[in-house]
Amino acid sequence: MGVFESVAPSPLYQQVAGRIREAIVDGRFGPGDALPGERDLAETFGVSRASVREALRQLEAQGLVAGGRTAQGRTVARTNRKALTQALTDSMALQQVPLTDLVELRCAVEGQALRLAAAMPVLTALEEADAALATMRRSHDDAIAYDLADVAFHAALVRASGNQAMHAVMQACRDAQTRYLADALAEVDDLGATLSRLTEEHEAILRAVDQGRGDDAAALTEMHIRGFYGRE
Amino acid sequence: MGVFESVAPSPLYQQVAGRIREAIVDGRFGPGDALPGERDLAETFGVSRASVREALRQLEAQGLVAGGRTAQGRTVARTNRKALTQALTDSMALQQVPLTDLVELRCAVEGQALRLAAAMPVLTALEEADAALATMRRSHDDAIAYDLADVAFHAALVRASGNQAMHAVMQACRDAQTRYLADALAEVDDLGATLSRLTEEHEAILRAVDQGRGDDAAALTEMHIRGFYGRE
DNA sequence: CACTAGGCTTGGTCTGACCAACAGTCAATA
DNA sequence: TATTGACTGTTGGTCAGACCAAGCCTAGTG
Repeated sequence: MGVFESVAPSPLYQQVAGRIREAIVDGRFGPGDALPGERDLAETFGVSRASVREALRQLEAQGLVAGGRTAQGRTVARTNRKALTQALTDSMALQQVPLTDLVELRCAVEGQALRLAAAMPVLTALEEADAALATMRRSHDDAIAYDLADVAFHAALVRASGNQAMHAVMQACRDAQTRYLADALAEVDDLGATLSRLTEEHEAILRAVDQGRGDDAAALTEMHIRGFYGRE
Repeated sequence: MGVFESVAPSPLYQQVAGRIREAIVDGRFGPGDALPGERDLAETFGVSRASVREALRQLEAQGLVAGGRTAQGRTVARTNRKALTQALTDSMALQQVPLTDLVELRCAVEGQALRLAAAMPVLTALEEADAALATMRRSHDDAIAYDLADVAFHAALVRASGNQAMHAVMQACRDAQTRYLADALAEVDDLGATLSRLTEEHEAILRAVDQGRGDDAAALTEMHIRGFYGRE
């Protein structure tokens, strides 16, 4: 490390992206707010539209700016969950992270989340989980519908912990795992029986959380997740 | 959900980004490889250079393409850790996730990672942790140096678990937390004494992992992390 | 009042150009 | 001979200006 700092100025599009990022993170633009048009931004920043567009592409990829064009102008994103999932998935691909690592991670996060959830006094979120469970019971012949309900179930329970960071990471893991769902299901002989068993496991988990048995819930969840993805 | 797929073509820059992304994820370009020049890409995809550049900005933001220009051409990134950290940090900002949530998440991940690490047969990574510990002992008067060693210590232990996904998430949490380091340190009266206490905690954690006491290691780590960031 | 045709704005795309930085080549010089 | 320095070609960064399709807004029309 030398005595001097680098004097290299970052590219304009980087600077522009940084400025817009600041504005969003600082709350000067709230989620869902409309952003000025590209031509406006170009003028206010004193750069060309091309530079502004590159900056916007960057922010879009980071999930700060909504992707789809909504008739008039762009809007600030409400969530960057997709970016988070993407980053996790890419990380796996780039560094050749095996699926089991992801499963471990999810077990750790979800298990702890359920411990927290079980310790919460009021649990309105459990109604959601219950509704998802009902959907599962109705979908023992439809893997796709079942999967959706499964996502909803786990999401509801983790959300019940009140920890949004865990929720985000868990969702990202779940999303990344969905790619392997088909493989996992291909090994199954009797779909109905398997889904029926999974539903029972879900019921047990929900019961444990509901009754405040956090450690039980965590253990059951780990078995549940590992049992499905982890066999090898 | 309709019967038909949308026929709306996604923007060209999206398609280009998708194609390049595929190539990278499929391994046709390995980490560190040089990418064709923008003009080449524009020609091969049959689009203008502007579109290619927007695609590259996207991939750059996602951490798939290295940022800095290396004289001759762009290169495929070796890791997208920064993108993952960025996504986590942004997620916190966008959804106003409190620091405590992040601390909880990190405790869950790191705790479980240490349980795994303690169960591993051979632990060469522990030498790294030991080295970091030595640095800490030498840096009881330099918060910045101490912080670096702290990062290295925790990273080494988590890496010892062999789980790269956990490592990535834990690092991202740690990076995101660094922003709050200054605040946490401002509340400290006697820096030397505090750092000295932290070092002892680190030693205890390392000992626990080394001796295969995973649960102890996890518990100590939770106390350690919560003790520093979690007071409120 | 309901409706439609323009006009305007927005994002998406392209062309063609210029610049600075750098690698590689090669001749002039010490 | 070894070093230097000019030249050249390539790369990414930036710009201006243009066109298009899609969607708002409004004024004019029935």
